[in-house]
Amino acid sequence: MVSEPKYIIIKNEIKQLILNGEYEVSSKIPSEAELKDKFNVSRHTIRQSIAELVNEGYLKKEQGSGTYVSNQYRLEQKDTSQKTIGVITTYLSDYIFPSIIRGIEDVLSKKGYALLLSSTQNNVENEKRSLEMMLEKRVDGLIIEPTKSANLNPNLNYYLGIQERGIPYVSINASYEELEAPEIRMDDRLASEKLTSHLLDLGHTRICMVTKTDDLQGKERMKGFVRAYSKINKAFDGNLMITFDTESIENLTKKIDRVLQLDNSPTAFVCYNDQIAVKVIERIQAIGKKIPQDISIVSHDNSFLSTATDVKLTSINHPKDQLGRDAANWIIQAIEKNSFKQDSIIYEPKLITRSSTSKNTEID
Amino acid sequence: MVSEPKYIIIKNEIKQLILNGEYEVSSKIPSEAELKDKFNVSRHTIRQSIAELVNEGYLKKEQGSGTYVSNQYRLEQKDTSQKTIGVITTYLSDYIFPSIIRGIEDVLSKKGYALLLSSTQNNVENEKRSLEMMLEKRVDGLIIEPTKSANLNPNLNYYLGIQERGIPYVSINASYEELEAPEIRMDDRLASEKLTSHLLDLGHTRICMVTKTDDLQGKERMKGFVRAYSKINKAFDGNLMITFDTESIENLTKKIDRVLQLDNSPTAFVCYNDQIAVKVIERIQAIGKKIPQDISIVSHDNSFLSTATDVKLTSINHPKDQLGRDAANWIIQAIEKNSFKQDSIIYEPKLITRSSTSKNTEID
DNA sequence: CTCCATAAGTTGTACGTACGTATATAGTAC
DNA sequence: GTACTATATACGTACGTACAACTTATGGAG
Repeated sequence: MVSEPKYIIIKNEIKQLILNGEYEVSSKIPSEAELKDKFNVSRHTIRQSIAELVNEGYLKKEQGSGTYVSNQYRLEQKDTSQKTIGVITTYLSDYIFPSIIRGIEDVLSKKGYALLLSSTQNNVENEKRSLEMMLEKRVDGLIIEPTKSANLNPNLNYYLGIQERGIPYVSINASYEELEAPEIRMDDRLASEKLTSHLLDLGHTRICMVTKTDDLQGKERMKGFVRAYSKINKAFDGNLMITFDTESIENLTKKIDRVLQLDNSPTAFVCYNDQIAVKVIERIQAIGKKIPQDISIVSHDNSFLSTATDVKLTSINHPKDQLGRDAANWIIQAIEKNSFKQDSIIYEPKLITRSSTSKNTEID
Repeated sequence: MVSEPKYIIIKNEIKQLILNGEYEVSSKIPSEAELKDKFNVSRHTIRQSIAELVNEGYLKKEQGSGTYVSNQYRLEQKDTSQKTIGVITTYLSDYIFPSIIRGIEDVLSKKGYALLLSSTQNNVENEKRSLEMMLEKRVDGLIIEPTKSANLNPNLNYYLGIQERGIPYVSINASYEELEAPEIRMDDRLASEKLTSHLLDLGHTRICMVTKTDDLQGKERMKGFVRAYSKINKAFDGNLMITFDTESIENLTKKIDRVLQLDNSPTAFVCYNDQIAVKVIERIQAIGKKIPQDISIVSHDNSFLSTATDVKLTSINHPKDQLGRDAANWIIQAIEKNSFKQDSIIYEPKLITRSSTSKNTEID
């Protein structure tokens, strides 16, 4: 029998030392130079031995520091090559989401990351499935737009599992209050406050708010509305608060119509977003009233819908594409610098004035 | 940023050659000596590169014989239940793409497949990166919207490599003529013929076609235009053919203006798609002409843009969401039934008549 | 035609040298 | 005591040489 090559003999000898505890877990083993002298071989041979042990998970090397006994037996072979980022949003094709996803994809692909995509249709069951899929695919980071962010989320344990595994993640547009996750979003409360104040400044007093109640954005936007009133020490009419959620959106038209037929119907609307605004515009025009002469209307997000119809909406900006880019860069930073506790990014809202608002002409 | 070490560069270069099929599965790659000369480095460096690829499972070495491309592409992940479908499109956020992607995602997630997404911006270099990424991530199927489908594609060898590995794939919207890949798309030629015939029926004779030349859809739509004329044995004016491509789209406005200022300016336009139609509408209105009284205009795709402006466009339907669903179901079928040679799906175009067309009022 | 020794080619082992880059530490200045 | 700097030390990259071990192709003997 031919004797085994030196580097195999040395490898086995070192392995023995590790296994019988001579080289303790997490401790530094002798340097390559020392081992070279000890075994009377070239450094190259030592490196060969150590390379195999590193590959098998017994050792870990740190440039400039030394070689250490690994504390985990081949825990997992970290796929060094291409990393994957998971992205979960409520919707994909609607509204501002394509721009957000595009921003994310653009940054990720330029940095050599793959993008695993999933949507929830704002349904927590789907969110669960998405999270399971992402975990199974072993994503290296997650960008999540929360589903039903205003409600208690039944998938919280999944998020905790993600944290436990050390997978960095960031919320966009909203976040779950129960988790202290970093978030990248618009300051929705201040945004709504600005919109409402704008209308109040124009002399409107009976302002109707139309907002969503099952996501945090809707709640925040409602809070902003309330705050604008309280800042000038006035109260708003509770009858002029229209709320809806993902499931009850079909009834929204009726609710709007009812408010428009009130004796003291509103002279202005603050809408949850441009999509809702378009709906409201349609109902206003259906009863023959004119915007902005009869009724003023404002909304959030400044999407393509803001200027798509004949009514050019006064709205609040939304970073969209930039938000996606920021989220992607955030998650890449978290992965590469291993820093999970990065800051949130909250965008400052800016009012974009168009022709959907005018002074209140009614006599008080 | 410091440049990467030689052995990493060489490693990646060899990996590419494997992924794009230049080094075929199970075939022998050049010897260390040959690679050494090819890359002009020492044999040691080559051995470093190859060692990593062997470790990652791309290569196998046999002493005395050579180094071979490993064929274990999908061996280890066979057990994992969750499969991944790669989707490569030219764009993500623009136009009809969000709907297509949504359709794909909806079907895939319901069937328990994961979706790996990438876009090319209609740039073949990006397409190459995307394909490499998909192969590295070991997707189980591919849905591809070809990039620059009218031109000879430099990434054909990647596609051949995909076929070799037995990964099913399907083209959407267009296809590469060099490959005999199944495709899911609109019958663009017939669509354009219908649009043009519609205008001819209305008495228009000087019709301007505005089309794209670097994708197959554009070429097909041009052919349909030509065929409509030839069916009634008439010739069209070559001066009224406006072409553009991804890179020259900035000059399009000028080209349109020039045609509009011709002595015998057109009385109707056939547009590549709604996006282009909106541009043409803007230029027509800029010179004070009215649609459809002065000039008629038709376009493809029936997107939200068809009805977004005050001009409601006569257009050709596009399945969008359904196309995405069909593509997803197609690829799932191919995987589960292991049948790669499924039929293509070609949608029949339907004319959707709105108010952007009227009879030619000019005297012949 | 078959068998087998040989040559040629390929990867494996092992040595050496030199310099680059990252980390830890001891010493210095403040 | 703190902050910075210089130095030593560790691993990383890259060049080179030589020969061993193994496989495959070749060509001649039978």
